[in-house]
Amino acid sequence: MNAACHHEDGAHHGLHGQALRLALTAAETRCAASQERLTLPRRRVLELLLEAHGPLKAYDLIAAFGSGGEPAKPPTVYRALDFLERQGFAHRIESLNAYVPCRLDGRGHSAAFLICDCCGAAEEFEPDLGAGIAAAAARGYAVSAVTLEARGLCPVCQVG
Amino acid sequence: MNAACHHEDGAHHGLHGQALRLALTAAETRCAASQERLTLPRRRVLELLLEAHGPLKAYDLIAAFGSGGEPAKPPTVYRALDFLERQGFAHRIESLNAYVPCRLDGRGHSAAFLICDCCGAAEEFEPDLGAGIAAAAARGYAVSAVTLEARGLCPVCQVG
DNA sequence: ACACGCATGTTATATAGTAACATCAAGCGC
DNA sequence: GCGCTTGATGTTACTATATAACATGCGTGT
Repeated sequence: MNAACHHEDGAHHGLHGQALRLALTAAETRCAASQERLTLPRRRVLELLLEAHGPLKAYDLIAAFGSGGEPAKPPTVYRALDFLERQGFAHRIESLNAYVPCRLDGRGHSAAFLICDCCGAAEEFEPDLGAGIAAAAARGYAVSAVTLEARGLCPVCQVG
Repeated sequence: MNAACHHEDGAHHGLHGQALRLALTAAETRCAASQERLTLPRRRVLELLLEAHGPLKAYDLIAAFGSGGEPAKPPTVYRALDFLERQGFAHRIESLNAYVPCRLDGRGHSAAFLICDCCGAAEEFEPDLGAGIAAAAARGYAVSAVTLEARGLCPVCQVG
């Protein structure tokens, strides 16, 4: 987000009402299927991520956590984020120090993002890792996870 | 670097003596060619990165900055790192909050790394961005920079 | 000399993340 | 039910990472 940009933050509109409840229920279901528990703080953090219009910083989550404006303690949120990342419900965007809910439920555990430097939108996409994997294999590396983050301008911000 | 790992840190041996001087001179030359100045703090930070055996944290650089053990002030080092990144002399590895000198002098401004979770080595390679660029283009994004970080085990640590 | 632009020095503060330990709650063998 | 184990949470304190804001210095062109 640079100073010259006048566009809105975030590409996604955030979930509300029925759509939000559906997404949370789906997460509950997936947890139940894998013997994990979507406990209250975990569910609350996921809810905040799903409602948001774009990537959220950890301390945004901490501030917004309490229903009545009381912040959470940092470990509460960081633990919830760890859990959500382990289960594939959320991703950390390294180059922003921020978090987003996974928009590609379940399909693979490597995240890739297109990040708009102007409006802050972060769009997740399914990376084609063929070339990177080949490079790793050529050097004898056993790769367990890949993060790919492309910075640039989204269509809207190129026009404006 | 996990607790079970007994291997040495870093894949590179770090530059010393003549090789180090050559690398610094090359950087001076490239700066002169582009009307930039490799000033003392910038040169010192680059030197520390080149000497190192692996990725260095900003506060490692801050601590090591002074020739006699006196630390630098944080802005001194962060500003130097900004400069070195702008000029392509160094890269930040987002998933480590750490910095390395560029090992692929000048060839493009997109960094890609193979990072060993066991020994901490970070090997730079030339990414094949074809697929990512295509994905971006399909969504109308204008991409200016890409970071690709693959975590896993290097050949040595797979054996050990 | 003088002003301009850029780099640096300095102080203070903001932001991000974790260690360590106490407490709580669910499942399980008996 | 009882007590044990395991995993999650609550709480305090702290470490690590990074930047804002403003003063000072330094080279360059006129």
